[in-house]
Amino acid sequence: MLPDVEPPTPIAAATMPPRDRSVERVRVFNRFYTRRLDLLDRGFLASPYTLGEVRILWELAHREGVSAADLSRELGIDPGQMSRTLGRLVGAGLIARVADAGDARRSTIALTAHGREVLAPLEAEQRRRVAAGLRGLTPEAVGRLVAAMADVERLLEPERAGDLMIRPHRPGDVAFVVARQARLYVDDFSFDERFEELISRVAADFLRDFDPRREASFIAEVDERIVGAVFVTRKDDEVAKLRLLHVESEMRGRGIGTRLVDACVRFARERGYRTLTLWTNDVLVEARRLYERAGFRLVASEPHRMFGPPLVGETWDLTL
Amino acid sequence: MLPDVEPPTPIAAATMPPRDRSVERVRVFNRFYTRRLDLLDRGFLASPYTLGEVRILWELAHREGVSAADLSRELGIDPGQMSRTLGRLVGAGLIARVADAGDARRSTIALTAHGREVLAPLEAEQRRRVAAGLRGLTPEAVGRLVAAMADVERLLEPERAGDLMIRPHRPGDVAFVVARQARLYVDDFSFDERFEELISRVAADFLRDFDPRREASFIAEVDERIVGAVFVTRKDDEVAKLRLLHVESEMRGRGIGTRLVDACVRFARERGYRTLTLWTNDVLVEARRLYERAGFRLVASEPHRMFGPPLVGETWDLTL
DNA sequence: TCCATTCAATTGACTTTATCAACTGAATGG
DNA sequence: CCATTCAGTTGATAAAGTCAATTGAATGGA
Repeated sequence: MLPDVEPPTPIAAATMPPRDRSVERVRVFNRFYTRRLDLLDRGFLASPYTLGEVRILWELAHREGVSAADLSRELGIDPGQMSRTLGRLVGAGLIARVADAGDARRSTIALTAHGREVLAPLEAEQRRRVAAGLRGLTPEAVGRLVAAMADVERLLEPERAGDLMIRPHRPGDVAFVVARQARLYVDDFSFDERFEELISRVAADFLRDFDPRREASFIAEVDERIVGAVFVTRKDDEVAKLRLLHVESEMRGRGIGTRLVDACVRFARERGYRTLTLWTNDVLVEARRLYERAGFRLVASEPHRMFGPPLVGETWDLTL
Repeated sequence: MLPDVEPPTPIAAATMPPRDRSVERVRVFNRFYTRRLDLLDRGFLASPYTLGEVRILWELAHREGVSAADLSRELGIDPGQMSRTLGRLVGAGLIARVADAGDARRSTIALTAHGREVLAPLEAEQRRRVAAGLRGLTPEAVGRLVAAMADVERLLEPERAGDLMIRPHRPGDVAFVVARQARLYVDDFSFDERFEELISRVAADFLRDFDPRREASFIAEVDERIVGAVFVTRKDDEVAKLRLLHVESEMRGRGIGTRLVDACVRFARERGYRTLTLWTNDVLVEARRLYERAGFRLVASEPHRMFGPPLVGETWDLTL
């Protein structure tokens, strides 16, 4: 009998609309990462505990006051399954159930000292395996990997983002911020290369003339990833200029812009400036709202086509 | 009985050495992505086929000449397990075994037409789920997500990278390249902000003065991610200058640099220049090798400290 | 040419996981 | 106060995971 078989279909990425192509790329990544995770998880094979058990132990090691229902919800495990697995773990003396004070149905699960002892070497082995996977990479590449992973996390679940840090710029940061701004305004507002040129030059001048006593940079960082920035430059003894404010789109609406603008205002006031001024464009509505709320007043506006599409340039001032 | 329980340990990221901190960040990402993949895989719940079966079907749909052993190796499934699962799938008429011509032990597995029919709606459902996950993102954010995923893949497994494309720059690309160069030279060679300033200004001037008849940009792209670049600018009618060559570290040693330099040489020759010149520094040994192999000759060198650490600036010329 | 070795594929035995449904006893909210 | 919801358990059954053993076919030197 000659079996009735079919030839495989290649993924014809090039001919798809961009959205579909992205979906396909994400699926490729998912399969790729499924296998990597699979390899890592096999690290637990050496131990007498199963992956499911270890996942529960890990969860308990890093959280407090967890119930069986919490675990099954969060690890995506069937409650019945969970009940049996927990039973086994209790039997082995790795975990203990504590009756909930307020709710007689619930009981809180926690690791015992023995459970912690069992988990420690498993975690160490996991860490060794992850570290081995990073072995071939330069520190720079490891940094990029971590940054790329942080991007994936933040883009898929903005609420997972860690705490915001605001710090001065370090070498390389200014160029990074310029690149992000260029990308943002090109993609969202179709600004052309004249905008890219302008901010590249602003950056070069800032780097050349930077005077830390009279000027400042504020880089907003989340999980070691730059998510926004702003600069204050000296125009003259009386007037400081706020420049290059931006916040990554997925991090907007969490007060980062406000904190950056506030930092500028505080700095300008502290250093004895009388006015803080800035130039922006009407299409940047979110930024305008920030300025307005910080007390800036629109003092001039003129239509222009400096960057391709018709815009209205606006000067905003804040008297300090 | 008062159970002997232990309080959880927070991940004290801040106090760790950077390498360990990176390992910890990777582990956090792994757990995060494990859950996401888990959610996606539940998409197959509606069908009468199990995840293992679908994974096999998917693999068969996109590859040719696969044996049972190949599948169990690549999907990380026990050969015994695989044998039984394949048996079930053959029984259901989704796949067929074809005896291998050369090796009587082996048999090649392939999808039947029916198998393809069964898989199609499952794949469509998967795509719908992935697309739903991207729904909340702007196109710009989707682009960043895909780019970040491509970074993760390329950094972890450079050999997975797709085909190289070389194209002219588009708005935003020059600023991006400047940012990558600044980061690279700051991290690897401790260049200071004067380097960042210099290349920002070079970029601004390039964008302002760009003359497509006499000048060119070559952006190397893999999987829609910029992995290298180089520019050719006009110095005078006789002399063209090669500028800002760089290749991302994880993509080196695959001929990308050579192809970029070749593109420059070809362009300069085509446009009637007599000489192609460039300025670089002794520490950039990989780049120097590229220039040498392309026929450039070192014509001048002078020590300097323009960017912080002591360097030897070098001028290389190629007579066209 | 032969034979120990390796390899593809299967089978057996057994444990654990996955999934669905049913059930108990305890909160909860009109 | 009572229908409803919820935490947790138990039962049944199919599938997955794991380890060991087996068959028959290649393979690579001695």
